[in-house]
Amino acid sequence: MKEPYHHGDLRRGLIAEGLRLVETTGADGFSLREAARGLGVTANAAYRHFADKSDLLTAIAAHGFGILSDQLQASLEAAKEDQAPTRMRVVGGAYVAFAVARPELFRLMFGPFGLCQIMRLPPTTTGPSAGQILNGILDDMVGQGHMTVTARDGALLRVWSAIHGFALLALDGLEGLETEAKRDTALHGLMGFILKGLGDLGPG
Amino acid sequence: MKEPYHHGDLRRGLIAEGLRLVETTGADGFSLREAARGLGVTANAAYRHFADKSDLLTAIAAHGFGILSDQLQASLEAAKEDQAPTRMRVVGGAYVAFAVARPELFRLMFGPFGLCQIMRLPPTTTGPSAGQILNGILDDMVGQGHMTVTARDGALLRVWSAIHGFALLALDGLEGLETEAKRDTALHGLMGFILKGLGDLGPG
DNA sequence: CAGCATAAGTTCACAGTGTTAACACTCACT
DNA sequence: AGTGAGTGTTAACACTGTGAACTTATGCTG
Repeated sequence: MKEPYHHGDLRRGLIAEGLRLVETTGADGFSLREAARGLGVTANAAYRHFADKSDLLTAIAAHGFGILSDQLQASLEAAKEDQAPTRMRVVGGAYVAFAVARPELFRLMFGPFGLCQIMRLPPTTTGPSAGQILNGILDDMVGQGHMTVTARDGALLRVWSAIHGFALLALDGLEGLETEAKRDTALHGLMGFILKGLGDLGPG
Repeated sequence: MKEPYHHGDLRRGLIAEGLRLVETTGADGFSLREAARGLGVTANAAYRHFADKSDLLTAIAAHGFGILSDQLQASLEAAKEDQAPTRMRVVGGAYVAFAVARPELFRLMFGPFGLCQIMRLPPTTTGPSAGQILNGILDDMVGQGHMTVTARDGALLRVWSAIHGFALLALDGLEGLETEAKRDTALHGLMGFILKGLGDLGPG
């Protein structure tokens, strides 16, 4: 009864174990060898599936984007019937919640081995990305008359910038964002600010 | 004619050399030993001035914040006579320009060894921070009637979030931000969006 | 079914890193 | 002149990423 020589799906395994390590150890201090050890496999076995340590990190980050998309989509399920501005608020909240709940992963996703590397890879055909989700809501806002067509142009970038920046500043524990309560009210204000900038005050 | 035993100001030297290395090698791949070598000094000498490698990185990041502040302040010199919204646009542009010009440093400053670590240090008494500069402009906006007092509350966080997020997405080379030209028009749009969200359309 | 190319994992090796502990030099002050 | 603190050095250790050569399992082809 010995371990089989082949792991089965080492690539997936390394990504999973790597994700676990990144979330506990942080992306710095992450060790390829340790990830391999966690699967009972030699470190060099990883090189059959990833070019580098950095390549593995990029794969983990890409996996993270999948999780984020799922999370955003899931948050929208509960607000399916609501107007677009409300859904915008919901998805914004989910985005920040993800960042705060999994700070190390989020940092990796937008660090030097994250998005900027993923974008120079052949695009994978997974579910809708975070950008597509936001874009959908923005389209609905135009359709429902909450935003003009001219304001729609480049709106994704603006909305994403604001939410993304907020999430990162929250991760850094900026004053006014230390506690969850403070974050919530600040986020509420931010979403109002965003909706106002887009051309609508939104509900409330 | 031999080298003096004491370096003179090794702490400052290590920060300077470290900054140089971070900007060429990136914060990952930065090596304490290499920084020490660059100054003709043993690696362990660094431990008289920094607790860790991470401590050195934090010091470099803190130095980066000094540079950023200077840069922002300098950009405002040319717009001293302008109205507050215009100055807001100027400083936003300078912020993004800094991020794009020195991406590795910027990443370090907001990475796991950056701001979040600096904030749990005794505050240094250097010039006005980026936040204070933005706050000053926001105050002027209220004073000049470009913004209501109620909108002023928490405005710093909102403005900074938007600009900061934009800068980071630009670093990641998001589509629509690849070239400098695209970035400029997108940034112009973003600043308009921000000013609108704050309650004023600004000039142009 | 036999045989073989190829994918997937192993061992060995190496240079380089962060960090500790013990030692050496130099400067400022009495 | 002497002493103590501050600063730098050497030696050593455990660990890392990665290359080269080797071994084992898998799946395709005749």
